[in-house]
Amino acid sequence: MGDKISRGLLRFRERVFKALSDSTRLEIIEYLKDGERCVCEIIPYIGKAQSTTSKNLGILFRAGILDKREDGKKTFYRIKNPEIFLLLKAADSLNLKDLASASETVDALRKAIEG
Amino acid sequence: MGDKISRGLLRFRERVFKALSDSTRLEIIEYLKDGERCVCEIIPYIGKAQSTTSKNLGILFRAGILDKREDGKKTFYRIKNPEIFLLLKAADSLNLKDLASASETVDALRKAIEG
DNA sequence: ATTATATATCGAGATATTGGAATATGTCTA
DNA sequence: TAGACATATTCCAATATCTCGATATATAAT
Repeated sequence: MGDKISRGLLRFRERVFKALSDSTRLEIIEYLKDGERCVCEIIPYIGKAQSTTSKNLGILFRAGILDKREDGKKTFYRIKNPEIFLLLKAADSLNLKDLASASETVDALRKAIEG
Repeated sequence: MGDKISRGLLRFRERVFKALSDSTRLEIIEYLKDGERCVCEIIPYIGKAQSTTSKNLGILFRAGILDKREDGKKTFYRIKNPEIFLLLKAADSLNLKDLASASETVDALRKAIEG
């Protein structure tokens, strides 16, 4: 207790969260849930300019979230580490807990009023 | 398979990750690990301007990551939901080179999140 | 009431990020 | 080799973000 967290870990976390803090990139990650896809599939799915999608793929790749494989003129991206989905789930659970505690509050109020 | 993830969930994730994608804010979260602290303690710990720290606290509060309590002229902030630490752990685990200990972390996370 | 203290908010400058058009690079095919 | 295709990179404008100093607001103390 009391020791400051290392600058390095802090910066690592920052890089990961920054890579995830864009809905276009989050959508790419969701799209790759079922396996690798070539850029030519990702572009129309995402519906933004080719350069935009390519750039976002590069950001996810450099953040260590995606892996890529080149085959001829195509490039296939895939989730590098499925733990990323646990991370997303953990984020979602922050939302669920909010709702849960909100409904607990509502229940408590109801009891207080009716009971 | 194939259904697009909802825009709302995407935006929720984006907001959470955006709030976490700054090392000053990540450091604040670490500092609050052991319990609530008043702003007057957080400011010197972080070592940035008072307005900067106040603004970052506001961002974490509005993102639903921190809670606050006012007592006289002091304001105390605390972690709203300890699940945030699972989220941080999940991020860290992306970094782990040792697959064995990584999968331990994954197991622990899975239990914590799903169980 | 006046002053000191604690925190939040406003405004500005520096920097970063986003997305798209244009261009570059690399690879296949005829 | 020329041309078509797939992807990455460069350049730029718009927007967002970070930090700070100054100011505002609220509470406590004298």
